[in-house]
Amino acid sequence: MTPTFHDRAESLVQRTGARVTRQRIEVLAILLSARRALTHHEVEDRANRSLGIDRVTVYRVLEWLTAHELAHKIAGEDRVWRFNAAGDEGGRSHAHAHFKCNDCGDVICLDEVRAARDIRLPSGYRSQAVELTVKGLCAECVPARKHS
Amino acid sequence: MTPTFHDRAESLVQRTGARVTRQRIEVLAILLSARRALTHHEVEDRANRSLGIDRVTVYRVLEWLTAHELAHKIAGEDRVWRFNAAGDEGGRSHAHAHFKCNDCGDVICLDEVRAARDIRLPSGYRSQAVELTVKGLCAECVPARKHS
DNA sequence: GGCCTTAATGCAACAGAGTTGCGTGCAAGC
DNA sequence: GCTTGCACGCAACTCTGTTGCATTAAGGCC
Repeated sequence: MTPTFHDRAESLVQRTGARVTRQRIEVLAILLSARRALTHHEVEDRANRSLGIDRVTVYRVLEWLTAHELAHKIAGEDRVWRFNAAGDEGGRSHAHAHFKCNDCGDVICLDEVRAARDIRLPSGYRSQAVELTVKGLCAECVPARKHS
Repeated sequence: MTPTFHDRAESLVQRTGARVTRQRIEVLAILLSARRALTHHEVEDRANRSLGIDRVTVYRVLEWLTAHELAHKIAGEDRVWRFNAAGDEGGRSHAHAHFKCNDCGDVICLDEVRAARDIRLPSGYRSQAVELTVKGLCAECVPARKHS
């Protein structure tokens, strides 16, 4: 549906060396074209409409994309995975934060923010990753009034 | 089974003004006696063994405890809620961080850490809460060797 | 203490998210 | 074009959590 995203997706999938399938390209293109993190359901909806891709395949492709660092998973507090295209940067790791809108549920990445590293843990504990989620209202859900 | 926790739990439940039931006391006592956040499954397991409390009742009691700020919910990335006794502090709010062990899955609260407030959001966005989760290995899961 | 009201519990059935097994189809190597 | 095996599609399943409804029991009232 969106040639540019489709082409970028195809190129990214090819670069992994694994099989290049319509399903992988299409799902990745859907993620690339979204400006926010999509739930499995949202991806399935679009993938199904455009290509009739199966529920399970969408799950498997999303998992595959995550494993190959073409997408990354975000755990929302509503027990639903959300997926974002990792874009061309590849392994930009999980050093960035997320913003989750409490009203519409949208999730976006806050790339500029790197979570503080100087966190004191109990003795013996070792930190591997820091996940920072800011919750609030996105621009579209903030009521018209301007004061806090 | 643990009289001290049981008594504290009973007192806390009474303080809400709502009905004081065996189930509420027992579930809260289980949370109080745990040094880490428990999943519903873990709570149910213990509650069922000691009092034969029903699955659904455990869900409802946990929800009730959360609503009355006697416990608080933590969303893990494994789609499972974890519950912590809020203790006597009551409304200490959600300004604290959590630590999640990538190996055994345990979750504990890191009370000392207050999440950074100076996070730049896209224009129009409004922050309501900040959730910070440190992931890594807890003292019991860190392998014997000492270097990073 | 016994009775009454109503909230809370227990049971069963359901719902949504994600997984597994297995036969079929198709991408890619020859 | 033929072959091979990975990936897909379908169905059935698991797991977490929820809802409806009849039954039980907490706590007020006499």
